Amino acid sequence: MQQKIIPDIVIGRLPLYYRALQRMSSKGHTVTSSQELADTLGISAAQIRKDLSQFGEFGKQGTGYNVEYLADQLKKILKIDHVWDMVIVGAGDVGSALARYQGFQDRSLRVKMIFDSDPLKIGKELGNFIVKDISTLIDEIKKEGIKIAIIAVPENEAQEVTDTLIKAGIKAILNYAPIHIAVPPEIRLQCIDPALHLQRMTYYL
Amino acid sequence: MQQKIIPDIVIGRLPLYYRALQRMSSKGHTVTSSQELADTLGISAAQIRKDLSQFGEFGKQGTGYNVEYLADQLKKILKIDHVWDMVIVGAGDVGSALARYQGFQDRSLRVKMIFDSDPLKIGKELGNFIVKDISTLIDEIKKEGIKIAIIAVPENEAQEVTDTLIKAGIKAILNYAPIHIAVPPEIRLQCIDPALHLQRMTYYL
DNA sequence: TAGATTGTTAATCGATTAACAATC
DNA sequence: TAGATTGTTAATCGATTAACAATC
Repeated sequence: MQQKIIPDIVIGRLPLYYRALQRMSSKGHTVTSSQELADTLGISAAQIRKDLSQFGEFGKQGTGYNVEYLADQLKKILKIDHVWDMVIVGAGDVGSALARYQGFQDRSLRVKMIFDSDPLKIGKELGNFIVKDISTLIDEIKKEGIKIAIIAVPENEAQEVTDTLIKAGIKAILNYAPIHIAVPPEIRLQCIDPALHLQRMTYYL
Repeated sequence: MQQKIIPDIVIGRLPLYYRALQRMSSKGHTVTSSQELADTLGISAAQIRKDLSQFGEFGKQGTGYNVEYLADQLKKILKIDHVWDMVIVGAGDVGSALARYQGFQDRSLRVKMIFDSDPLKIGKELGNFIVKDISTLIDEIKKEGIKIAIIAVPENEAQEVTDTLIKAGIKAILNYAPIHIAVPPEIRLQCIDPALHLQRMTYYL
């Protein structure tokens, strides 16, 4: 049985929908519509309905969507109906901010360990963690079976760290180093580089 | 004279090209080709040539592109041939990490001031800055004529801060609060939400 | 010159939107 | 029932790719 391939651009919008639904839920809203979601997200209602319809029928004509139900379905689709443990590599400013970040709670994500190569940082307390020696990275990740990593090391170390993470069994990487890193096709990769976002806007100023 | 409208998706790739060229330049490479750029960026060579051709002819047949020259042209196109001052709003972990971030140097971006509303934070040192009172935000931004802001406040304050920034004359916003904020169409907006990127990858795990 | 690579066109591919029957 | 809103189809729109003449 051939599974339908969903465009990645659709997958990329689902977390956006989920975030909006979580917010509606926390405000006590019980039902919504593609139009209301469209208004709060700046996406067209038709697109939202089309995206959702790739996965099933979650709404009722005339009524719209039940917020809790749709959020629950999206959780299952995105596989965030359970918590994912993550490791952070790099305990500099960015890694430290991420280790203490409150925004992963309630979103099925949890930092489990943080690593650095700097002897001055190893063993130090950081948020609820003790910074671990990067030389133990492969063993620790394998032991816990962790699949997601966040890279927050200087750009000249990013590729080497990436290769090590993949050896350890990491399947998804969020890269904060401002450099393009190469990964095999089966590894998921997302990048965050604030300067890139900012330079995209200066064009219009 | 009607100026050609360049698709935003093309503008979004230019900083990527610029980043790669800066890196080549720092490694001492003097010439490159659309194919080499394609290989280092994971974008097709045809697309890179097409994107660049929207703005002029920067290469030579048979030879490729002069790294310095192309980087220079991109700087002008993106308007990053001069440094842009920015303000950060929110001196929590994220704002602090951004205030100390070294990655803005050499990329024509500079943090100029950081604001918070918490009396415990106002007046404190943070990197090279003294955290300013958010109530002075409009005056300070207007005085300096700053156009770019980074929002790093809790999600329940993000929209209010946004509205204030726009009143102060801010034209481009990078939002770290995990919420969709509304802005008028003439204001540029980019958002960074690590959980969104991570939830986009769990689908595939 | 021969080989390489650009800039550009036309073809392809994919994503978005508009519209509406179905139905709650 | 009447009004509202879904799920889906077909049409439109836009982006990517392949290919090649031009030319360094």
